[in-house]
Amino acid sequence: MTAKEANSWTRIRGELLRRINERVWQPGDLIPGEVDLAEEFGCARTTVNRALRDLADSGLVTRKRKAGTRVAVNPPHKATLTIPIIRADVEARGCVYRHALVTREERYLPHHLGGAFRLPEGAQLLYTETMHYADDRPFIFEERYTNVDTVPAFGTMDFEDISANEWLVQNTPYSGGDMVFFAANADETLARYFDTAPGTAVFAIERTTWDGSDPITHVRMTYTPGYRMRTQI
Amino acid sequence: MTAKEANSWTRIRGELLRRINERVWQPGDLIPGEVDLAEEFGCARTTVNRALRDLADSGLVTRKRKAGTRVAVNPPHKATLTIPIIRADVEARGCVYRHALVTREERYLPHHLGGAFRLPEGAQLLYTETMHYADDRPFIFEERYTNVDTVPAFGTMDFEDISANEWLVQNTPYSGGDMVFFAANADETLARYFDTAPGTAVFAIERTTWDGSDPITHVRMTYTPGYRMRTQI
DNA sequence: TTTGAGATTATGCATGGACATAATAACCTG
DNA sequence: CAGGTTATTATGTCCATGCATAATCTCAAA
Repeated sequence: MTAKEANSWTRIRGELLRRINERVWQPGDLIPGEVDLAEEFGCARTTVNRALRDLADSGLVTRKRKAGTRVAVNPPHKATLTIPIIRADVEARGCVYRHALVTREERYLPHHLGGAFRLPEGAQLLYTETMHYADDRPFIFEERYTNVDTVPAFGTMDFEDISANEWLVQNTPYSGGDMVFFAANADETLARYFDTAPGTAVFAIERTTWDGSDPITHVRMTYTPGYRMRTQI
Repeated sequence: MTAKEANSWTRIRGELLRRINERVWQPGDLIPGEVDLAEEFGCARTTVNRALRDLADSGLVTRKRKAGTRVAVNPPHKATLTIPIIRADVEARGCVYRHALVTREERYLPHHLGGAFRLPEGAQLLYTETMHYADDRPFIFEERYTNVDTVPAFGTMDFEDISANEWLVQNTPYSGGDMVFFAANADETLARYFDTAPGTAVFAIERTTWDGSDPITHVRMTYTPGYRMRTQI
């Protein structure tokens, strides 16, 4: 036993990582089997498996039964970014969070959502606009289409105390969805909301979520000018 | 044995997920210990552990020794987005990829990078500007500061055949870094590069990478107006 | 009342063994 | 020789068990 660390799957992973980084095993190479590695490191196959599985999760190696494990050809840059709950995001900056419902009405399925939302022609959706404030300064403008059929309770909420965003996050399980990040020029309305000049660049995220094949909600969140979304890799 | 699936940790995870989604266990609740669950499901503790660890990885539960496992209060929306190799991104759109080195010079550490790059005062960096094209239309404008001390071979490359981006991705192991996503208004120069009006909103990503405590590179990638970055959740 | 040592306990990790599964290789047979 | 069948093999999963470690609780001493 070394003083530093006994056996552990992270040690194995570290050694495997080193060999990949230092090109001992080149991209595309087949690396030794689990039993061989287990013997080399003097540990159980389970432990090697744990290490290899972790590397596979992070995309550095690809594994196939019988075929073996090989070093990935392009180690993909993966960044896991955590979309913050707005309230938490605001409060983490030491600001007071507040929100206000701007609009709430029934709307027909907008044409540009036709691809994302598979709904019968002319289906009605609940459309809400919410402004989220940080210390009374506008922080995020939220435009949301919600399929009331899949989330019936949503239609009866008034969103005075809790925002649509927060309610949906906490009450609606979803099976999947997609997100789009982009930049846009603030139009007249948005510029007035954010008290800035029209044309100012704003960062926006659109998210569509599903439960199985049922669409739940489509939301566009437009951030205050100058907002920077950070993540670690 | 059911016809569908025998015992497996995914079955356990599914059942746990159901209980969380259906509020059998409320957010913040302490859920039964591994031994109890193992007994209930008639499997080994290891298997329950696997399922719980997976849920913890995806952020739905938080685990602490002795304290036990509890349902996360805000199931954080995590999106893993894969930063594409630019060439692959362009070619996936069915376009021809090309790039051109615009600028290459020694520069002092810019003031705004002082926080990210811990370098001795007045340290020199290699500054490169590269334009990436898709079918001869400007696609991404890349501004990069590289610490030649940590990546010596980088200084001798000419980047005619392979871009700085591609070379670094394939040749430089990094231990970590951070990314920032934001929107900006195109300035005069950028507008001319992208053949658009000054002030047009552009989507940009800044990335800083490290190897241990040594800074490697800081890069800002400004995308063509209208670019939308997608990811699945 | 406070503080610190020790018991308790839930998760984390490791082991060796076993069987399952998928993909490939080797081998038949028509 | 083509096509299908079987053997082989590397990974995937599971089990029972044990020890390690961290957080908490208990309780007695200062």
